[in-house]
Amino acid sequence: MKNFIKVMKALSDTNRVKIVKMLQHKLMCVCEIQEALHISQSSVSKHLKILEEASLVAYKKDGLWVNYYITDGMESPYASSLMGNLRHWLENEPEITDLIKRLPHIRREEVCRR
Amino acid sequence: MKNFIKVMKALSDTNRVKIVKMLQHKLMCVCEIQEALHISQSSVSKHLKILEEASLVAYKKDGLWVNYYITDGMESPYASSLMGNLRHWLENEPEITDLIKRLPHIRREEVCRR
DNA sequence: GAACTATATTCTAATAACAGAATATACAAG
DNA sequence: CTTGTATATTCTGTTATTAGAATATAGTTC
Repeated sequence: MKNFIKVMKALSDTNRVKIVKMLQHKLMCVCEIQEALHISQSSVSKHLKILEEASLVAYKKDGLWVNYYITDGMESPYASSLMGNLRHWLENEPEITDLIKRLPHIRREEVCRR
Repeated sequence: MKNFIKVMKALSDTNRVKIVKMLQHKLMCVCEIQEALHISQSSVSKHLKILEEASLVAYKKDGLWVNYYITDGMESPYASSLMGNLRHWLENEPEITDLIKRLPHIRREEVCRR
């Protein structure tokens, strides 16, 4: 039950859902996500932690960069099922499509360093 | 997106998930749910409203009684999918099984009127 | 080691969610 | 139309969630 609630809560926030949808398209570092969503770095970091604790995303460190990517959710049947559905869910939401369209133009080399 | 968040939020609360799981077994009135969960009548009523607005449950009035039941979630693809999964999800959680076990002994004629 | 930078964490304030008590509403029965 | 009862709504206090600013941490480079 606890894990189920954790997964549901993780996906109960617009920004976190957007992060998941973006990560479906590419692996991203924190500042790229920050640029895409126009929210503060600390907020991004905290959202990612919540997603990670629900085993929806994971990360790999690469020097200073921390690259986040979606998991298959194998850790949790709830995560697994929802991540599966989220591959097609919300695909036609303007909120999401606009975001995805802008993704290719967000490059960490240009975006970070501030 | 809005509807998706609404469904996720509706299922992000332990008591609401319990209500859904109970309603899978039988149609219930507010005071039966109240008795099963040991929470106040107003809380039950508010939880039911949130579930209803996510199109996870519906009700039929029968005189003074208001009988709630689960929907197939046809109103929303998210609701539909999650309600499908929730037919087997959490089935073995003690928190749920204990609740379901007590269900047959909760009868509105004995429980209400206070 | 000093300076720099990407990310995490802490701090603080604002808003949302939840609970129960009190009250309002809707229907039933006399 | 008055009384009673099941449920809905409002009111109030408490806790959880979210956000950004400030600070701490970890790793890189010189």
